[in-house]
Amino acid sequence: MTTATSPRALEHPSREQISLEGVLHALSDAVRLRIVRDLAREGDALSCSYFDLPVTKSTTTHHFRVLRESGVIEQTYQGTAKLNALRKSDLDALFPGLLATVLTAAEAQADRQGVTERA
Amino acid sequence: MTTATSPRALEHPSREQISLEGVLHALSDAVRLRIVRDLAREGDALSCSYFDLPVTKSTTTHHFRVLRESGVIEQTYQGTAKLNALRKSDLDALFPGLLATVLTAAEAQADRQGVTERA
DNA sequence: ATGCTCGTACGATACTCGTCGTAGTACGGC
DNA sequence: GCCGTACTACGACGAGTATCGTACGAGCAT
Repeated sequence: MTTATSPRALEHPSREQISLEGVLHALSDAVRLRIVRDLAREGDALSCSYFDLPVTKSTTTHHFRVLRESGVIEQTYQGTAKLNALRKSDLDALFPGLLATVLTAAEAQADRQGVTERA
Repeated sequence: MTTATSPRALEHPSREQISLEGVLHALSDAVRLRIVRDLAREGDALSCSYFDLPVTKSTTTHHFRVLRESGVIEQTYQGTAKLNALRKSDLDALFPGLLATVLTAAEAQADRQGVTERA
């Protein structure tokens, strides 16, 4: 509260620091995969409160942090809210087609399971 | 143990039981990703002892089991050895292009990092 | 200012995972 | 039969993770 007040800096890995293992691990959780799917569907930055996740706020923060630290999303402050955006260009540059393929696979799996129970 | 070809039955998930999260998690470990890469490069079933991994036998067994239980590989006994093969057709049917994309990404990352240290 | 909402930090807990060593089982060769 | 090779099972241990509750801070509205 002395000097660095306004921009609460969020740590993001640079493009070179993003590892495939880290990205895959970040995507290997159902909650996080759902976040990424929503992000991709909207195609725009979304606030954390946009998501209606089956976990508490603390856990939500944790998952967003995992996604950010693995390089999957970018977080920026927007007043009291925090906007989350996919790092699509970085991911596509590093691992061409990976994001799209995973997203397609996630949709396909959701369709397979969603036939019986629709939410 | 006369009629049955394989007395020691290995548990494999059926195609429907394979989950995207499970596959991504299986691939999010460096050792396992390397195994899958080797398997894909050879394009054929390989015995566990083919791989020269930087871990002990126990750990190797563990990783192969994770890969098998997630549905990424299929293991069959061949005498005293155990053959490991990618479940390429199952994975392609469930998540089209996923395996190829991840493999390509892994190669790309290996190239980026392998420029300095070549083994 | 006061309060409200959004999100964070911290601590706690229980569970999973990666790793190992040792002991054991199955198969094939001598 | 006996031994070596290939792999497994089991137990252990440290590290990481997913979860929560509670307390706190930052910004917006009144």
